[in-house]
Order: sequence, then structure tokens, then C-alpha cells
Amino acid sequence: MAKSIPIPSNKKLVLEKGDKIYQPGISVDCVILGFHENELKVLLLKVEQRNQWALPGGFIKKNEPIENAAYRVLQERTGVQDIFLQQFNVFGAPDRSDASIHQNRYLEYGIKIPKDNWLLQRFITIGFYALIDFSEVNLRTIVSDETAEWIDMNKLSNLMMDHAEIVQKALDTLRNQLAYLPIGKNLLPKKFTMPELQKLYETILNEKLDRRNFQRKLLSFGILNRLTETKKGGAHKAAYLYTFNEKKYQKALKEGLYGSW
Amino acid sequence: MAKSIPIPSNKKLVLEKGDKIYQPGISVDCVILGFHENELKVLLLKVEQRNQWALPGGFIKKNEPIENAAYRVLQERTGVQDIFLQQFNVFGAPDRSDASIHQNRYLEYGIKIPKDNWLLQRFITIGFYALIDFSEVNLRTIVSDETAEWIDMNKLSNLMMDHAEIVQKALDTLRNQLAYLPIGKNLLPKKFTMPELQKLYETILNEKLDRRNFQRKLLSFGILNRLTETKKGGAHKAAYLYTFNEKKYQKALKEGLYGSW
DNA sequence: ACAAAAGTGTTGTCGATACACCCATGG
DNA sequence: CCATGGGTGTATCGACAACACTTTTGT
Repeated sequence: MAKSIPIPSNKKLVLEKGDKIYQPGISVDCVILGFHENELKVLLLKVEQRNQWALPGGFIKKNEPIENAAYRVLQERTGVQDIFLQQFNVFGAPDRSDASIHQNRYLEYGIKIPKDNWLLQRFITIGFYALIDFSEVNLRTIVSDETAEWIDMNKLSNLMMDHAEIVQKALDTLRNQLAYLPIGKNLLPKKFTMPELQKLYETILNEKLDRRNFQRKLLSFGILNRLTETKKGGAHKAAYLYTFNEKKYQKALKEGLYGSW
Repeated sequence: MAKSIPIPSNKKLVLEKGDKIYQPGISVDCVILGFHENELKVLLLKVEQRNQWALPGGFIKKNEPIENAAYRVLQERTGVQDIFLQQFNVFGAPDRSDASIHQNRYLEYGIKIPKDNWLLQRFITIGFYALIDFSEVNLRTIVSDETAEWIDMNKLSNLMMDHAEIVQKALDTLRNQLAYLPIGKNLLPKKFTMPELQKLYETILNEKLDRRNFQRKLLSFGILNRLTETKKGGAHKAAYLYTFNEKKYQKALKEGLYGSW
């Protein structure tokens, strides 16, 4: 085994006092989705020892709302402010936890976690999914042994524990919401073109859409403002730029794209 | 204060050893919905001391899938087998727990719960909603100081803690699912008439529907079998009886009523 | 000037809505 | 025999899909 690295103080604290600071047996995991070069990407952490990937996750502080805990994780990893964040499912199979992961992680520091330590118990996790503007993200790596990377949704492999299932469920949820929620605002830059928005929809749905019908439909929702500017630099005809109409967008978020029942 | 009642052994066990048996800080709460006399009803427990109502809930055993825990609660209260049961949201505000509820409950037995007891800590609860056939239910009351009753959805009052919010969210979820899932099978008797099914939809949506269009639409889903029998005894023309086509119903449950995207 | 991409318009089809008529049953 | 509720049929409208033409821009 490699020579032991000294343990960072925050990791030591989590191990020894975690059960005093955090709610025991509950975690949050975030499926953070971004869109870049016509690919839907998910933010994953590389767990070095195992050549595996993990969702960014964290614990819930004793007096913290669960949404805050998820938001903290997002902040730590991406630094982005304006986020679409929503819980979508709880994953609670008794065998989903894997004590060896924590064991291996701490073995680097030459520490063997006691069997009754809170970290090794069963964890139930609350899945959140987040949509964020890829261009605004500055990948941060708080924890030294973890590298954060954007991975193409279609090229996932070697996800740890039940994290593949969690990602899949998040995608299913997103596809459902797409039908009645104004997705796009958080996945695209402030100004964007209609073809770009369409590519996003096509990528999420994994389906080609008709250019003209798509435009008509999206415009009919009345949540987009067309700017006088056009997208320059691209080959061929310049496309109009759009922004979301913030007021109408917020309304649509609450009431759905088709109004309430 | 009234004279102390002797504490039942199971309650003593939960109090003293609960943290060894159950996942700490997590509970499940079930919004059990039934349909009777054109009213959508929710199964609630009366908490005697406070004149308040509570959702039937429970804890998750150390090695138990969370769905099982919810299923256990349902079994204990209703005895029904064939159930539609689904998690819909987690409620995790730090102040949603109310220690005084447990205190008062155990005060009846002359017991004052120690401050550091697991029952008095913060609880995050996973909300499940269940649809069950009212006519098959035999209300059971396992816990002696709680009376189970069906309460009309529109006449809820005095719900404990955040249980009103939980019920509301369950109803919202049900209404959403109604649009693409075959609701009805679990809320109605095996054999039912089209007008009965329509009443159910109208009650859930709180909206009048057209008799003829409703029938056409539901039949177009192809999940109903018309029987040769008719509903007798009612005044006026006898209505046909229907059953759900089990095979097609199961398919629709998975793929949605409109097929997959 | 031509290829490629973007903007705009037209038509047909299918589902949802609205509405009218006939049939059975109890009083 | 008539009021009430249930079964069935038809016209209309609107949303969505399919499809054609024009406009712009880089090479």
C-alpha cells in the first residue's frame, strides 16, 4: 500500500464527529446536468482508488433544510448561483450503501474506520437534480482526492453503488417535466438561438424534432423574448437571439406551460 | 393529570430501543386515499389528547426497504393487499418535528421522555401516497389511543405538524398522474360502472366532465373490459359493469396511457 | 452562384369539445 | 307515462405533424 497521507482536518472531523453535526443515515446526491456541444452532460466525481465515478453528494446538517444541503453541494462544486434544483426521488434499498468505499477512502490516510462508525451504517439518499448553465461553471474541487468532470450522458460507465440508477431516474424525471415545465433557462446561456434551444430538447428527448413546429410551439408559450441581435460568426444565415422573459418564465414554472388544470 | 395507564410493551420498546431497531431521524407517512359516496377520503388517525389528526406513519427498520416500511403501515391500518403505493416527496424542514407530541403521548403512561431520546430528535419524513378500494378496507387500530377514520378531503382540519402540507402535495401529485396513469383500479371495486369511474375523476379533479367524451376517452385507452352484466338495483337505466384488463392495465402503468415518448 | 442553415406559411389529420337523440327503469 | 339517468352518434374547432418556399451568409 502507498505511504499514508496526513488526513485533512475536515475529513477527520466528519469521521469522528459527523454524527453530532449531521443527520445520521441520510444523504443528498445531486445529478447536476449541463449542456455543451449538443451533449447532455452530468457532473461526476472521479474516485481515484477504484476508477469509479460518483455523484456529488453530501450530508444534511442537524438544523439544515434538505434543499440547503443540496444547494451547498452545488455551490461547492460549481459556484453557480441561478440554479434549477429539485428533489425527485429517495433511494433507500438497505444494501445500497457500501461500507468499503469509505474504508478505502480513509485507508489512504492510514485510518481504519471502526465498525460502528456512523459513516459505515446504512444511508438513505435523497436525489436532487439540477440544471445549470455549462458556460458559467467553474469546476471546483474541494476534496483533494476527487476530480470533477462533465461526462456525456450517453457515455456513462462505472458508476459507484446505485448512482447509475439515480442518474437514470433523474433523466426520466427531466423528460417528464419537459412536457410541462419551461426547461432551458438554466441549461443555456442568457442569450441563445432557437436552433440551440431545439438541439437541447432533441438531446434530452433523444429524438429529432421539426424545426418549424418546434419554433411555433415554443413561441406560443410566450416565455421568450426575441432580441434584435442575431447570432454572428456562425456560417450561413444568422439566427435571432432570444432570452427568457423572466416574469412569464416564473409564472410558467409555477403553473406549468399549459396553465393549471 | 389523569391516572397513568400502564405502557404497552411495544411502546416501551420503541421508546427505549427504537434507535437500535429503526433508522434514526427518518420516518414514512402515508396519505391513504379512498373513494366513497362520491367523496375522496383520506385515512387519518385521531390523536386524542390534542383533538388533532395525523397521517398514519412509521419508522424504517434497520434492514428494511423504505417501500416495505410504507407497506407495513398500510397493512397495519387497512389490511388491504392490492395497493397502489408510491413515494412522492420528502419533507425535511428542520422545524417540522414537534417533540411535544411524543412527550404528551408518553405522559399518559406517566413517562417523561429524556431529552436526548431518539424520538425527540429531528425527523425527515418520506411521503407515500396510496390508493385503495374503500370497500375492502377493514379499519384496524393497532395502537390503542388512536382511532382511524376516513375524512373527506374537503373537510380536513386540525392536522398535526406539516401533515396538511403533505396531504396537499399528495393530492397535487395524484392530479398530475391522473393525466397519464390509469388511476381508478385501486380506488374502485373490481366491477364498476362508467358513471362511477367518471365521478371518481370528477372528484379528484374537482371539475365536471362530459359524460360522452369521458366514456370515449377512457375506452380508447383500451384498458377496460365491458362485462355483459349490468348494475342492477339502481333507479333508471342499468349501467354496464366494467373491469380493468389486468394485462393492459399493467402495461399502461409502466408506459403511461399515451405510450412512451 | 451555390450549399447550408434559418425564417415563415399552408394543409391535412386526429383528438377534444359541444351538443342531440334514443333507450331502459322506477315511481 | 314521464322523469331521470345511461348508451350512442355527429359536427366543429384547434392543436400538431408534415411539408415547400424564401432569405441570408460564407466560400
